[in-house]
Amino acid sequence: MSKIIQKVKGTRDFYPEEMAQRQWLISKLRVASEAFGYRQYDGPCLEQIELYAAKSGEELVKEQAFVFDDRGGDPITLRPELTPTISRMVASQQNQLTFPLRWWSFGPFWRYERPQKGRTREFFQWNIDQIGSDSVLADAELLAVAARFFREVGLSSDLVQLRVNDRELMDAELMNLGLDEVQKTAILRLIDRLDKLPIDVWEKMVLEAGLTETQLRGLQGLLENKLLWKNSPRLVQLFDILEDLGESAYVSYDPRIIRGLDYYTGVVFEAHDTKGEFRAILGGGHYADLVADVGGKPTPGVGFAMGDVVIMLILEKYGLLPSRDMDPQALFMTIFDETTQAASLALAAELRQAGFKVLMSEIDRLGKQFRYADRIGMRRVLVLGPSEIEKGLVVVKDLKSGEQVEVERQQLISMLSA
RNA sequence: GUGCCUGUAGCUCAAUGGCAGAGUGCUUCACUGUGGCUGAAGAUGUUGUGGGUUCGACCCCCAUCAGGCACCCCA
Repeated sequence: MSKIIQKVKGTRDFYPEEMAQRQWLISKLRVASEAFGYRQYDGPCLEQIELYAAKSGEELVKEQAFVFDDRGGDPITLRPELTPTISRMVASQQNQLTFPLRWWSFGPFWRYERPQKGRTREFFQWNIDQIGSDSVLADAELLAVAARFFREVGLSSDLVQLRVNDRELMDAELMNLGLDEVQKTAILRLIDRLDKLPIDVWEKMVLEAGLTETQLRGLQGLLENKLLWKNSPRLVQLFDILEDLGESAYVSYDPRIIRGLDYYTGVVFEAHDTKGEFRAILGGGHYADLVADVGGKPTPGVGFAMGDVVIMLILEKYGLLPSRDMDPQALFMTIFDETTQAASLALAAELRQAGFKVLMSEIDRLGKQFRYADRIGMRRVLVLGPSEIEKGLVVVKDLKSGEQVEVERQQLISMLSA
């Protein structure tokens, strides 16, 4: 055999077992999204680089996007995120759409990064947004969607938490400390990096940003103040609403959530595993204007994105992924020998007609056929040999329990359906 | 893009410059109408790839590819 060509760095193969898990994940986030009335949409995976022009100074596009020329020489980008796409979609039909929009999406994205655990170059992402609403109800709703998703996959609030903050609150608090605009920007960035740096290094960098010792102490006080949210009317309302929605267990306040320096303006949030073992599961927040970069009427909204990689690692760690076995309802139809093949084929066809999934075997020793059925994770095996045909019976064996019963051919379908 | 660690059978890993191994999985048989358990036998490698040092390299050196960790950034 010739050498197997490697897959592209940072990509993954999805064998049937993994594909089944991906479909399962999609089914769960679909349930969470649709429970709140969100509708699925998608855009192209290929976009013109101009779509990202407004952000072209940012690292995401400049350093991390896959860009190549098409045959006509025009630069094409593999989408690294969905926001510019949805912005275009909203802006170009702004007068026909009824706001607020509740939209969700799941699809592939590409970023040219160094792969490591929880981060690949090709990944899938759940995006969900409520667009055209500036209400704190909308912010709370998105958090409730995320909480519903976690409950749906079996992650309790002991294992994952949605950590929330308010950019306006932080802005005001930093202003109170006497920071100017430049300092505020630098400090917001440093708050984001607090966990990554040794404390003495971090303090040094804060002072280098121009803060006094007093301001540093004040800043540290802010970051340890778990009750700081009480200074934000919006957060007070938010937590009230989440209480009413029955989701407050999943949500907590964290003054250290900043979410970089992107377009978020109000409430921001991230979900993490409570042990802090993994990267952020999802991140999002409130933005003042989705379509600012592409023209159109200012459109606020709130949304979040969740990658498939980290959530699957966490679900795997806690044993919450579904069984990789075949569908337990599927049937394995053995063929005893040449003389009974026709009867087995006919029975299989009849069962498929009745809605069952039926796999057929090759003619071989029954032991081999059972062994194969067992290896591929089949639960139920049917035997239709000469003696069964003679008596009008079918043998049904449950491979998990080892129990085996003889069933009247006429009763087979009702017995299997039970 | 920066720094560091790792790469040996399908999988998990041994072998510290001197004959490439184990467990598990796989194939066959015991078992010609029944998988799992047990027992026996068997197959499997350009030691990621390409160079170099050496009488001799899985082992040391260089490059390269891939994975992982910390940055950067972020899902």
